[in-house]
Amino acid sequence: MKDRMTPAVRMTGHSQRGQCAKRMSILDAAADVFCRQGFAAASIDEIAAVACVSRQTIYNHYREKETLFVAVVEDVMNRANAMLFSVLSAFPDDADNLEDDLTAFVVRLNKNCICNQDGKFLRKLVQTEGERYPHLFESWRQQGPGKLTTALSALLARLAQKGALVIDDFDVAARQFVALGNADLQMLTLFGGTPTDAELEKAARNAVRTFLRAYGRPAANKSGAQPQLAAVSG
Amino acid sequence: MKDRMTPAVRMTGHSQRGQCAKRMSILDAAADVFCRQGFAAASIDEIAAVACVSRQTIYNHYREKETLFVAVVEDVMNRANAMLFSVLSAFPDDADNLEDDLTAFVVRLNKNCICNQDGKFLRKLVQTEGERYPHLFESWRQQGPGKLTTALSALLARLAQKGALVIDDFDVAARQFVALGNADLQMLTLFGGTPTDAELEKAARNAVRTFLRAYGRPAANKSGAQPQLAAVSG
DNA sequence: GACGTTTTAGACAATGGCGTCTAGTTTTAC
DNA sequence: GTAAAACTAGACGCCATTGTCTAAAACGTC
Repeated sequence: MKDRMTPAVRMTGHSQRGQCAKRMSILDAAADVFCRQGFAAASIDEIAAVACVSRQTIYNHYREKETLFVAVVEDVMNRANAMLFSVLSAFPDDADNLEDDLTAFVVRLNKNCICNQDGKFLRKLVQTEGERYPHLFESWRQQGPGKLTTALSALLARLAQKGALVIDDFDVAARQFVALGNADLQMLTLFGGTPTDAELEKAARNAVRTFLRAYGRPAANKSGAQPQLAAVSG
Repeated sequence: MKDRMTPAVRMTGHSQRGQCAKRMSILDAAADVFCRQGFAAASIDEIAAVACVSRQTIYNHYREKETLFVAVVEDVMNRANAMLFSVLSAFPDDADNLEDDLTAFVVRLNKNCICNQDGKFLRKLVQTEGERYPHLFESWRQQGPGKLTTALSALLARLAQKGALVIDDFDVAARQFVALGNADLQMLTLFGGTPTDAELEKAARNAVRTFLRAYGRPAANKSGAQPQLAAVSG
């Protein structure tokens, strides 16, 4: 009789090395192979080889291929959500140096949430297997980008209340903020490449400049930008 | 032999049309199945069934699965390019009613190039099989979105030269224009759904409003009733 | 109506992956 | 040190799919 419960909590260092490490190794390898090959073309043998693990060990931990796939998606999603929360918690909340602060935020958002391996994996998987696994997609949609735009909407509203921005529709502005942040990187990320730090910086600066030209407080005149009249009658 | 011929296929015309129709039927069916299942999971039998064609006919026209796949991608790409060219040729070139004209353009662009079946197919395929078929992807990149932003950059420059827009970097503005146009639809298209006309209209209007707030001529007051000075060098 | 081309349905071997099983080895727990 | 659990390597059956082949049938042309 296998007693899988024992090691994790009870024992300290050794058990972590044994089983938990195997599990994580399998999850990482599976994420890599699933991302590169897609679900159908990914073979358990290749995952086992990448994980440096016997195939039977995989079947021991995860009953079948689909179980492994679901576990991988949930694992990546948890990491991505934690990272997203962390990045969102550093959103600027005062009007001083708003352009620089927003630029730094966009850099962090793109670098750690959107252009990184997990973001690429989730986007790719959602597009390829989304129709086949609607529940997985729904979870990702609500906890991933859904949370992002919702949270950003509130954060932008906070800045608007302080007078730093003039926004009529916070949800629209949040979506546009994200879209502008990705505008220069979209083709690169679609290709699968990873932007350099310089590219991230430049893309973020372009995005924030345009965003502030559209939504910045009229009085706050930034370098060389033309003053805007932001009054929008219903 | 048994006459289980499908009645629907009978409508096809004469000899040359017979073959050509078969080829197109195969291409359409293959595009459908490849898009839904991905290359690896798509089976020739299913494609044959969808196309109402014998499997041998497929192998007769296209030597093997990969040949068929390449032919499908090229076919869809040709259609998409033609549509993109057509839409781009209707980009507004005068400053009168710029907001409405740009909005209508964004609606057409999204409806006929980005959110339609071909656009969805290409995006999905590039993400899933892009690493496996770099040459296919490169072609799409240069002829698809690459052409879009390049052409848009020139078109925006034309508007700027006429004084309708104030743009410092046309390439950046072009990418941002596309990004803003998709901002409200991105999640929907990622899901695979098709936006309604109302959603398309609203998304385009939000995008153009923000774009013009950022890049519109300062004197030109939008969303008001009165047209401003219309003197522009024709 | 006859002939050549195209299409069709089905059979066929070959391939490869999934999931199971077994026997032998290593690791862990006590 | 010992026993139990986990891991490994490999073989195995099963099933789906690819691509080929063949005889029959449909189609278009003459």
